[in-house]
Amino acid sequence: MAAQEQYEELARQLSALGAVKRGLSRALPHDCSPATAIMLNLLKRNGEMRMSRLGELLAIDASVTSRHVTHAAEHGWIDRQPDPLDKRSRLLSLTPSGELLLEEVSERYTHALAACLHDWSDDDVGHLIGLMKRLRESFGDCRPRALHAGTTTRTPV
Amino acid sequence: MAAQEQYEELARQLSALGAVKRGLSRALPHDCSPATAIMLNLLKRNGEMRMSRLGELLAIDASVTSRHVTHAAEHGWIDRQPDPLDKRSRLLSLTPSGELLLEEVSERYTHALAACLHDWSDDDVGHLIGLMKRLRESFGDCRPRALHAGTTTRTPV
DNA sequence: TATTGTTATACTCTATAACTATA
DNA sequence: TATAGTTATAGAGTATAACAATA
Repeated sequence: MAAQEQYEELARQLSALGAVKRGLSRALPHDCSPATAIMLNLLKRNGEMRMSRLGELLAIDASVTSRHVTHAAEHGWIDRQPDPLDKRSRLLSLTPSGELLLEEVSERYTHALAACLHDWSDDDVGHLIGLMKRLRESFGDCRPRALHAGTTTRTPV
Repeated sequence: MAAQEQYEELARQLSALGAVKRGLSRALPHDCSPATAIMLNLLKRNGEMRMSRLGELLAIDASVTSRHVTHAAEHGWIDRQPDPLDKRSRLLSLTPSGELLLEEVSERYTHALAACLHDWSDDDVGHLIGLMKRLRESFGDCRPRALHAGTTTRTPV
């Protein structure tokens, strides 16, 4: 349990972090949004997955996932194959062109962040990432929909 | 200096944190946006200030600050007085009605966060806040506009 | 009946640029 | 000429609700 002032400060920092996110997105290629970059990264690291799983990892609604994926598919970065086990589903995977873009993105991100975070140690960054992850988990457990709707981020019916 | 994978993970967590921010905003009264809540908090803690200063603390453009403040002023939460020292400026302060709202907001925030973060220690939360602050500062120093435009967040001319 | 993914629509937050009134 | 604030417009990101196809 923490003090009340801390809670308010946490809410404030959470909002102000938007500026960092926006700044980082300026390092990306023109037609590649931050959402696209993260999708490609998730597909690279976790391999083939379904729409619903991707939306869950991105913590956004299924409708938004659909739009982002469509955008990436139209650019040829993501491939959508029908799932042989469930004809309603689609299996997403990275295309070679998507891999190329991801490499470009990684390079740019690394360059931008290395410039800003030159005085951060490996441990500092790791610590921050760990705490952010934990915050998301703590918060996710509280979302009412998560309690009975399983793992999806879908709009409740 | 940190490893490349860390940078990408940092970018990902930064984006995914949006869900936490949105979840938190559901705890607020209907006509009070997160931006409004934070503005009131800043005015409470830092006292009377000008538009430009507020925009700087919120890390948003002057145009956006103007809109948020107008919204709050129309609801009677913020008072805008002409600055006697500079007729172009306006001095912002919390009204009694704004203080009341802020109390309500604090209570709700505390309630919501206490429920989610019951297993976080005071130190955990403090640590996270500190790292987020530092991230903002490290990143702020890199924004090209910040290098020559002083402290403002204003759109460069 | 329930679930997967899609689409149409609307909402929030933001930046850019052009403007005014002061300095 | 430069600065403080305002407004109009546009863009990115998101959620909600209604829908089709499948389970």
